[in-house]
Amino acid sequence: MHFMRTRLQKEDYPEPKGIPDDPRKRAKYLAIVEAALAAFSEYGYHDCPVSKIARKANVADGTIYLYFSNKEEVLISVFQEKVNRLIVDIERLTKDCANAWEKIDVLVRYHMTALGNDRVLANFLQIQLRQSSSNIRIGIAAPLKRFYGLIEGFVLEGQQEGVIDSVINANIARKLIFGCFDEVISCWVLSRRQYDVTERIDDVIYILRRALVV
Amino acid sequence: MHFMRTRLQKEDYPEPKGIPDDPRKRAKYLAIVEAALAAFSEYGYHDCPVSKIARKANVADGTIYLYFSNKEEVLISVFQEKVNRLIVDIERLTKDCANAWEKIDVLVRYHMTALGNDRVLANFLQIQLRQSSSNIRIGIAAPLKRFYGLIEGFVLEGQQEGVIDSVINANIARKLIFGCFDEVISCWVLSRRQYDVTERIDDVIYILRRALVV
DNA sequence: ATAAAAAGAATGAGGCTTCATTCATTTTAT
DNA sequence: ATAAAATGAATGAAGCCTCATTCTTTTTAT
Repeated sequence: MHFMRTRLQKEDYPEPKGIPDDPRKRAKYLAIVEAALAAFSEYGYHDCPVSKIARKANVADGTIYLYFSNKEEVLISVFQEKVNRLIVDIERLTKDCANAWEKIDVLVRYHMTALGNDRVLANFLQIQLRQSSSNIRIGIAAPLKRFYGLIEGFVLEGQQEGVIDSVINANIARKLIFGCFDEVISCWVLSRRQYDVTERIDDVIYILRRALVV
Repeated sequence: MHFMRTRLQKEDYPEPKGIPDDPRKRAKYLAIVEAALAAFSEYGYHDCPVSKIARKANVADGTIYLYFSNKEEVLISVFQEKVNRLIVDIERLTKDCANAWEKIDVLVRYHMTALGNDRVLANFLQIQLRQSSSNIRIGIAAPLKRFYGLIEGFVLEGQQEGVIDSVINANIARKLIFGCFDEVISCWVLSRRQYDVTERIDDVIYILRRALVV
């Protein structure tokens, strides 16, 4: 066997290389991740040759393959780095909220602000990431589930506290919340008009509060 | 010069071929559209060679290019056919609703039922279509805007009637509604578990009603 | 009505290009 | 001096699209 330009078979799918321990290597790993974020965001996953990532990272094409087993793994790693960061931040920020609705409020505000102030990240997460083959979907499933779980957990908490209507299906509530800010951000990223999404945050919060809070 | 395998330049981007008038041709055009829907849905846009579409349509590869200028145009045409159909149906069904909330109710139920009973269509609209290059996004913009406009129009109507809270930003309401059922359907299509999304419709309606109705 | 001619539609092999990945060689660090 | 890391030119699989040719339908002429 030689090339695997074709869809990789499940059996011979290479092990992820993972994040290096050595801090020297870790720095280069992160440089490639950042370069890939920018390159994917600029060209789109399918129209972004690995050489463009290498160039942005000031690295040779082959070097990419010392840190990642293939292009898909680069995309997956970018997602993992960025979403894990979001989750950690949100968990920290919601630690000392008075109630679960406030946690949802903080989550929505933080998420929309983070993406609203970073078009490149927003474009990557909202648009490029979704150009995914099934391998990629499998790779991003775990962190995405954690993010979903965070939201749904807040809803359940709110229902136990009596802050959120308990007739509501918590899973549907999660999808409403996520679907709503996701749609708002996607439209913003795709829009030609240059406006500030963060100015829409209060409107989003208002409508979500109506939907959820008792 | 000979071939233009390269990305097409804006200047020489070919005119869309459009829907043929001759009913004989129209039948073949539609056959290709249906085959493409199935093929894109099965393989994913980027992993679906034109030859697979041709095979499903019982047509030679070259024949595709008598009806469409390129692969992107095939995808765009599938979207146009399907969304226009949805819009027409919804407009008809909402003609004699008592009020605007009822129209939204009908829209959500009809949309979720249509996709919930057609995994192939759902997979195409929710997943494959989003693997789009910017050319494709431009191609699908018009029908998508009409669909968005339909929803937003109902919201505005409801606010004038006093059925829907007028403090709400109608554009955000549109994004809430669309984002919510979109997320519900996407999760269903991507889920390994085989469940019936149409059973979630009442939950979606309940939460949307809370969000919108006075 | 029948045959010949013209027009039009369909075919599908293969040219040509792109780009993910490899690996022989060079550079760097210890 | 040796090993580890990095390089980037070379590879070759994949697939979009073209076009010379064949098949089908329509028109025209007798």
